[in-house]
Amino acid sequence: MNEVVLKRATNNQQKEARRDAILDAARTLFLQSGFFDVNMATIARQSGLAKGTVYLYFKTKEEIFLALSTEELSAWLDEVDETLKRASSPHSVERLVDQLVDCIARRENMKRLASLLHLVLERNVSFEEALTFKLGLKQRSEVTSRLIEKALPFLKPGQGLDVLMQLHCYVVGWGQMSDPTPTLAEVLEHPDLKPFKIDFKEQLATSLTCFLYGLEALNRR
Amino acid sequence: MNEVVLKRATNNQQKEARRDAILDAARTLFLQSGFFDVNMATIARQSGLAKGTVYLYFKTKEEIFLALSTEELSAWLDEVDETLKRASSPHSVERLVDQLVDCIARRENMKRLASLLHLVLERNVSFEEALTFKLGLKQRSEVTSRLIEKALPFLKPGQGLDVLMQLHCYVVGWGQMSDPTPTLAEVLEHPDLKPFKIDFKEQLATSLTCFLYGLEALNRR
Amino acid sequence: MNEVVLKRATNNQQKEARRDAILDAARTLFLQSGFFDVNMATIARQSGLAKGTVYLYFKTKEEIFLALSTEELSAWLDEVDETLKRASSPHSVERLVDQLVDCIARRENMKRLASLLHLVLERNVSFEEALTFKLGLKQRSEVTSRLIEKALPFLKPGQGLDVLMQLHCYVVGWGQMSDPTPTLAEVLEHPDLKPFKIDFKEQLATSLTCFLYGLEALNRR
Amino acid sequence: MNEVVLKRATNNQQKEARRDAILDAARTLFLQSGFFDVNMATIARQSGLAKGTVYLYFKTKEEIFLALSTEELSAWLDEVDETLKRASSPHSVERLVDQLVDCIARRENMKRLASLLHLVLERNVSFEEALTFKLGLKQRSEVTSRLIEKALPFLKPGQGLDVLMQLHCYVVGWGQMSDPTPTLAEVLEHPDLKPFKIDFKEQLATSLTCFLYGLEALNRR
DNA sequence: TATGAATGAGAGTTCATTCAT
DNA sequence: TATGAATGAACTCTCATTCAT
Repeated sequence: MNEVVLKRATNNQQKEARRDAILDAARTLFLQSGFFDVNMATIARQSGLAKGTVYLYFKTKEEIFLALSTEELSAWLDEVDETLKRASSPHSVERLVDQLVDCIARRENMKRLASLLHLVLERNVSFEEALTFKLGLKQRSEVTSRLIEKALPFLKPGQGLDVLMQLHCYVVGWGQMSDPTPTLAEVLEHPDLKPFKIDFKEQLATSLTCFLYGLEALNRR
Repeated sequence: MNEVVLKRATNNQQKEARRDAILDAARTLFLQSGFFDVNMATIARQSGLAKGTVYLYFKTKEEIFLALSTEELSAWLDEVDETLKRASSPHSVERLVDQLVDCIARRENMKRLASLLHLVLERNVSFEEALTFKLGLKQRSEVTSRLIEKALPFLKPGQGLDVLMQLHCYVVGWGQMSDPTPTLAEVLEHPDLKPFKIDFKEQLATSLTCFLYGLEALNRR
Repeated sequence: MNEVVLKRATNNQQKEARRDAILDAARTLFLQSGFFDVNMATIARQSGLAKGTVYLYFKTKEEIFLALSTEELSAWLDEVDETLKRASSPHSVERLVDQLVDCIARRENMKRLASLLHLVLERNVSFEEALTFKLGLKQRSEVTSRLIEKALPFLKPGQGLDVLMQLHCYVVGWGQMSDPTPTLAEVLEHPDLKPFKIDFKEQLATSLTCFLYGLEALNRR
Repeated sequence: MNEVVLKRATNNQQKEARRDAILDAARTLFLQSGFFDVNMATIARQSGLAKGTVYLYFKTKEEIFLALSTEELSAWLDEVDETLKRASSPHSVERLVDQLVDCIARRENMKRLASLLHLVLERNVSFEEALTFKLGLKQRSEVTSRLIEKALPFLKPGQGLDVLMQLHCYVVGWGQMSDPTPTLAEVLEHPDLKPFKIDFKEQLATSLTCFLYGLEALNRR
């Protein structure tokens, strides 16, 4: 348990610490058991707070996981930006793919959180919350989109965001297929089911490479 | 309510009809409200049966949705096979993409069912059920895989299944992104969020085309 | 499964066979799992009949177990009568106790059925059924009562039935205490709980012996 | 309904009061309708609480009835201890029997709760719960056992507990036979069934007296 | 007489959320 | 601000019994 030492959060810094404790608890528990088997009581216990206190920081369970997704996406985009800036442009397709895939693969949670997003957003989330989330996401991805466009000169204006969304699509799709529960993992041990045992990183790399090559070809016409 | 006319299902054909009535009810309700807001009581009412009767045909709620997915996937693959056989090989990439995308887009449920699959399989499904499902799916996709390989001569042996799985990845990924709840749809009306309004068919076509072009290029090396 | 070969019970003999098949199934299943975990579907399957057919022979689940108890009690009393008649009267207390205890201990079901009786009779049994059962039991025990009175000359008229009822009391009481479920049996392995591990036969013998000695003493006053 | 006045139990004393309210409700309802016809919803209503609240105090229905049994047994043993201590030792058999029987007969619930115990312990009770219960019972009975041994000097060491268990056997056995449901009571009005109409107190006294006289005789040998 | 499909009330339990303290 | 006791609707699943065939 990440027991929070503070007795009362009187200033913003302490409040932020409480908020983070809750999100950390949620992240840990989500990775262990998934969205539906995590309940508010456990999140509260794990974060060292009382159940009621959690509701002072987040209005609903969904709001917690929306915040978690925001945080995770943001941290990931930060790392992508960092990486793209560090390298000299233009990149080869291979190198860009390597870098993007690396950034994601290092974040084990991304694939599960990415799938969660859709689930959460259609449950118990208000118009305002959803709007804020989407607008934030939009704004946050603009920088990265432009960096991608700079990295791959064959991209037309606006296609940086397309690549990013394509990436998201892959993370969700391959993420689900490559992330079986223990029971399912056992099922996939069956010799006939070998082709269904998917290596996330490898698939992601292949898909993205093919897509970018294809896009390049299309753009050239 | 789809009240079933039969008073009592005495032979296998009538039992099949009952089973279908349940699946139809589940499909309808799922499209209206999603997996978690559909419950057994409603499925029973919708199919004109008593709650207990539903349990005579399916042991759990998850079994219903697994059967639904099997049915949907199978019908879809049937149609793909049909289409591919009708056309003369080899296809151009564009024509194959058109055909595949058409087959899917005509099936509104596919994209939601495809996402559901992962969710269902990790909940309350026994090893045996999961194994049966996966083995059936594997076997069912082999014919189609081979037809795809025949349609696109640049594919290496085994890559037909890769294309199918890539397709599944797209259906899940773009499906989730293009399928907002009413609230979310309203959010996406915001002018800044235009790029997040995704047209499933279009994205699917683009992604698949790029991927296949890229794969062709890679195979040629 | 004791599948009954007959296709249709047209005469009384065949009907009796069906009835016995049901009771046999109920007995077996009851010993395996107790009254509440045995259900009509299983009884039907085990007796090789359809569920509806079982209801042609017994109106309720409780009626089955009432009939089972009657049968068991009757068979037990038969054996007691037999034994008492075979031996030359009068008996010593020790010898009578030995014989009575032996007759019961040989019938593993008796102790569980004896406890069941009370449970069954207060659930879903009609006035008529209960009356018939009790009258039958009364009549059936009269012979045995008299044989006991003959065996122990110190008994006053009517005390034969008292002894029989005392015996029933012991069978129920010690039966429950000496018949733990697997979990409870494990609990009783704890060294401090040794005195709670009860040997049915031994306790029955001790209790009955003491009781009869006491009764003899009281009668002598 | 025993509506509890407290709005919210904030300290341990108030929580104890809630717990007691639940146990009181369970006791009342159990005496009215027996274990199987009492359900959690009714217990909740009767104790003036919501269904969920009951589960804050007891994890399962069985836990409630186990606690009830513990409480009842404990109160009974308290009273026995009290009585035995008040009287000057040694007792005559008659006086001891009188006292023991009085203590029980004053507690109408004992006989039904005693029978219930076996039923509850074999259903939905964990190893730990069962162990705790049995160990507590063991410890609790030691004092009383010793007091009984002091009261009847002819008892050998350890036989105090034997007497207590014999008593339990009688309470269960005669309890079941003397405690008919309304229907059964009506059945027993039949003139031929007079011997089956059992007076609990009388039978208990007779049985215990005989047993103790017999035990005394055996010990003297 | 025999069947087994159909019934539906009812069970115990969970958990996001509220609100008195 | 923080607590955690209280809520109660909602859930899946069972099973004795009925009755159309």
